[in-house]
Amino acid sequence: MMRRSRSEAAETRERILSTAVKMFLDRGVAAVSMRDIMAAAGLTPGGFYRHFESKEQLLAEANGAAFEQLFAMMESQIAGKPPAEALDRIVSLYLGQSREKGNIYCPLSMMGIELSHCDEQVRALATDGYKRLARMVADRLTHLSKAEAAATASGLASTMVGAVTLANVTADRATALSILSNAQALIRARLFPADGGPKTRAANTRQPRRRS
Amino acid sequence: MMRRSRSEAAETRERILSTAVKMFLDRGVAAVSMRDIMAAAGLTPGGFYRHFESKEQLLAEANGAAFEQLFAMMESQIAGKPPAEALDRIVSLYLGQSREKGNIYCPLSMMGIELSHCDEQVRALATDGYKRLARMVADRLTHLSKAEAAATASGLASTMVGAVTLANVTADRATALSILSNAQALIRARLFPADGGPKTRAANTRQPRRRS
DNA sequence: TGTACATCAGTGAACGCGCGTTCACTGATGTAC
DNA sequence: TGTACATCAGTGAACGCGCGTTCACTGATGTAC
Repeated sequence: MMRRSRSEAAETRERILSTAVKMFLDRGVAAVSMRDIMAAAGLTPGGFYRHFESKEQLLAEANGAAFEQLFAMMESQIAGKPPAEALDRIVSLYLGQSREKGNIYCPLSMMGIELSHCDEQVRALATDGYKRLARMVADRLTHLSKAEAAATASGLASTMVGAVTLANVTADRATALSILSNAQALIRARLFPADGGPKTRAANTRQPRRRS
Repeated sequence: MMRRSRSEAAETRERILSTAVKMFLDRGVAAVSMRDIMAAAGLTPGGFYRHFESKEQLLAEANGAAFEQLFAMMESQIAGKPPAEALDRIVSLYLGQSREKGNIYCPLSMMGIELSHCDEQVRALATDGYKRLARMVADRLTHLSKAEAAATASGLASTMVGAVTLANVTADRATALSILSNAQALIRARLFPADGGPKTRAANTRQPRRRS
């Protein structure tokens, strides 16, 4: 109730935003109402408009924040690692995101085609996120030319996004896990044609039940 | 208005269904209302419930119909072709689907993650559709063992679904086209490691502007 | 430092709207004789 | 085949509901002197 100090207000804004990030990624744009978000942030609906212009603007900020978190997490996990190992880690982290874990999600997978129905700002952010993901991979394909690395990384990004999407859509857990495992195997086969990868063994044909 | 003959009523049902298929794939589930569908089918809202139980049931039937159309079209396009050529055609057809063309779409790409928020029936249909797509590919990977073919086909399905999803999300046309082209190159590199494919040349590094 | 007043973060009821669905109704179709 | 009546495909207004957003209000915070 009543007025809060400026720093408290800034915290409130952050709380609304981080709540929205989680909820949009968990449930999608259409299924999350302003009341849901504000209630989850411990506030009443009206207060929202002291901090954001509209649901669309919140969605745009939430997308930006989600990508920042995703890339920050990935960068920190691969810092100082040699390219091959870093590549494998990126792929594992990306494919490891799951609605069941208290994880960091990628909007491209978790909101997917829904993003294509959003406004230009959101779509531009999504396009940028895809490019960053592809560049992150391409920068570590050191054995290829710039153009080849970019093309390959783009293809691998499609595989990762498609696999996480399909795993989420799929009705049963076993199928979901096999989709993720098969995608990982396909990517490893492309990244490390000769051996089984930088340190872990590739499991491209056998049991689907490897990654969570 | 008023009562129609039984065959007319059956036609009406078909018209509602085929209209719904197009609209759900074009705009997504949440963005299409019953009024939209009925108006596009040349009817008023109330009539819908003479033919379907609910929007959810219509969505389930629309998904089933969309998959049937997709696979029928693909089967007819590859009938009698040798495996390698058929594989390339499947991939081209799948990646060639686009909101801009009066085309046949795949629910996995066009509704994507939205399907994960639908009821069990719809998710089961989607899971089935993914399995059929993967099997269609796997059956033509004749140089691999059954298990290897299944695993590879699953990975390639993820790539195709992810590429079409990303191409639709992406804000600018050039990026969308490069995503599809790079996915096609990645898949061809996996399918035909030695040469450039069965008849067309692989364009895996150069211009993004090849497919529509 | 103390006082008077403007500001504004947050409340919660209310607004208008479009949603999925229901329902009384119409009159041609289908059926029984 | 002709007549009487039941059926039901399709109409379009209406229902209840939840949506995104607005707004009058409260009272602590921030500011001016």
